[in-house]
Amino acid sequence: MVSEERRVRILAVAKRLGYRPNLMARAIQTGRSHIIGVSVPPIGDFGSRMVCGIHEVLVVSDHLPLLHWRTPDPSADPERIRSAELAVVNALLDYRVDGVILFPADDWVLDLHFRELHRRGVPLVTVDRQLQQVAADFVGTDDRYGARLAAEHLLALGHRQVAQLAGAMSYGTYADRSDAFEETIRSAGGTCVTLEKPALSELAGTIFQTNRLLDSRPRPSAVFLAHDHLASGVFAAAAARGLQIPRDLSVIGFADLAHAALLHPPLTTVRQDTEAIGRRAADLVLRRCLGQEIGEPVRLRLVPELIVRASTASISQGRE
Amino acid sequence: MVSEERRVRILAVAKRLGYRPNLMARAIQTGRSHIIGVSVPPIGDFGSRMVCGIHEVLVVSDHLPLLHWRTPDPSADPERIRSAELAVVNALLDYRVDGVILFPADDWVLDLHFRELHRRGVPLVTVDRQLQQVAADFVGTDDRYGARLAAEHLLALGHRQVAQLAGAMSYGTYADRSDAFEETIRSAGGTCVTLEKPALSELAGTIFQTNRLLDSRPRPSAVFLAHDHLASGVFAAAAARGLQIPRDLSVIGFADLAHAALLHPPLTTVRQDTEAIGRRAADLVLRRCLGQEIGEPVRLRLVPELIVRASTASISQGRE
DNA sequence: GTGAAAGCGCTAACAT
DNA sequence: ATGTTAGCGCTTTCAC
Repeated sequence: MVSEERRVRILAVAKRLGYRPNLMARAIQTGRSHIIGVSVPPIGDFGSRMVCGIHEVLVVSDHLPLLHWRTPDPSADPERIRSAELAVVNALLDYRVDGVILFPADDWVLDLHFRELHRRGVPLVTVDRQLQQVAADFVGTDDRYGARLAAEHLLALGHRQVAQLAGAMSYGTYADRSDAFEETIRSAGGTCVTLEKPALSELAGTIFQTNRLLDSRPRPSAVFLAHDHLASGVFAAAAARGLQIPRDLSVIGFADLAHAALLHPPLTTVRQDTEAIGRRAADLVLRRCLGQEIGEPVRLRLVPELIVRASTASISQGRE
Repeated sequence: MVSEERRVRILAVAKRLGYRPNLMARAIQTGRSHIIGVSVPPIGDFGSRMVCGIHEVLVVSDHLPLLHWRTPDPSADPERIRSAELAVVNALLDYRVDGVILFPADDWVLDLHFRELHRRGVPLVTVDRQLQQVAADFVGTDDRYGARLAAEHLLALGHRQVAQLAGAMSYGTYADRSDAFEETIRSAGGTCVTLEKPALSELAGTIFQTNRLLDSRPRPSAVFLAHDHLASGVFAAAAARGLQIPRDLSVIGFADLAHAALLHPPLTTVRQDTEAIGRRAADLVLRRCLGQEIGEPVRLRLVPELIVRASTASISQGRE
């Protein structure tokens, strides 16, 4: 140990000279950059809050997020998208990040895709999408539980003939929601017609599918949406044929985006705590960096919460 | 020059071995980390889009944003907040970022606050808030022009007795909006009563001030909001006294947040292109890094755009 | 054109 | 307890 007096004096001089350690130089030596690569586009409610959660945890642990995400590629060729994603991860690696938090483009990348990460011993945590074939940690939402919440809410209101507008089944997230919802409805003796929404967030597509849903006989008294985003389209389609929400049709979403509460009527939905997902992901990646949390990939699914608003109502009111 | 054949062979071997240059090591040598420190919280519509714009430009120029913002401090002591901000900038500096993009906490920091940046020759670009006493580049919105746009819109609709709910005048942004709005109204022969909103985004405070505005005689037929955020409160206050928008009161905002279009009625507002602000800021900081763009601090104010929706209407309809 | 050597700012492993 | 040295992975300079 150095003597206390010396220590103080040195520190004083250092400050007077305006000395600041060069973390790059330190990183090169210690092999720890204290930088975490974050490939989560801070777009919309979802990504923003995730990034905030990540930042919050990293900062208190003396780390910083280096942001880099795939620039959206209209050519929906999955192979191109994947290789773009790989390029992003590798770029992050070039900066010698200690770990990577990734919101993957899809669920079906192969493990060897991330060979470079493994070779370097850099931990990978994916958020929201769980990679099937990759040995990586994962933090997301308990989609099955959330869908069950939605189904039970509808059942409790007396709905038996229901429908759902599902997301692309190629994403585990949407498959889980759809599956668990249908199962819950069925096992309570209800019927559920499921339609898949081709590409998310296309208003026209949503309206088209909603119309098909509303044409099925008997007409469903409630509809579960794979994502809040779809609500505007569903509301529009319902309004177009003079159906009132929730009197003629109950609608329940998933996510609880900021705009859900602003819709007319405000949307009942299943709330994901996105910020918490970010926090847990950061936590995990940090723990892996410290060499704790060894062994099998961790799969964390945070419990969502039912937020009842005005877009769902008891079936007894009026019709049927 | 190396011979072409050798070059190709070397590169091939490098790839086979999975060689990736260590950018940290390179940075330490060249003095360029190719990292830009970004202190813009990606929160809400505003920060998110700004960060996206920044990212977009940085990436194509082979740079990456290192994110680090001040964690919001409820103790509104300006001195504490400033020193927290300084700490953030210094932390960024420790990573040897090539430049800094900052969304400042307030407009009144002194130049010596950023001494460390100057000493190191690290360029600073502030967004949205222009630091009065600091020799830094700035990219923001032409607030005066935007406010004039709003005023002229109202005037064109026939409004002469108008009001505004202004933001805290300690921010240049809000002072400019308020001032230019009032001036435009006045010089057209109208009258304008101005009330300052104590702390932004407090619903109760907004409602209270709106009530005061609506109590003034003659009652204003239109109100200009320093920020879209205030709209919910104003709408609520108007509804509470049975006033219909826009029939009894026209409302115009500033920003064009995503929720503006979702309000009932949809909010007429002045749109800032936040993403473009981010892009220009990144552009500027990059140029400074290259040593171009020498000399006086650049002050860029992007031209906003009037978005007419349903919350404003001609005064001729009905009253007065 | 190519190889060797110095050095960037630091840490870690040694001596003293 | 303190001082010295080697070396992290790169770029730059200067011989060859």
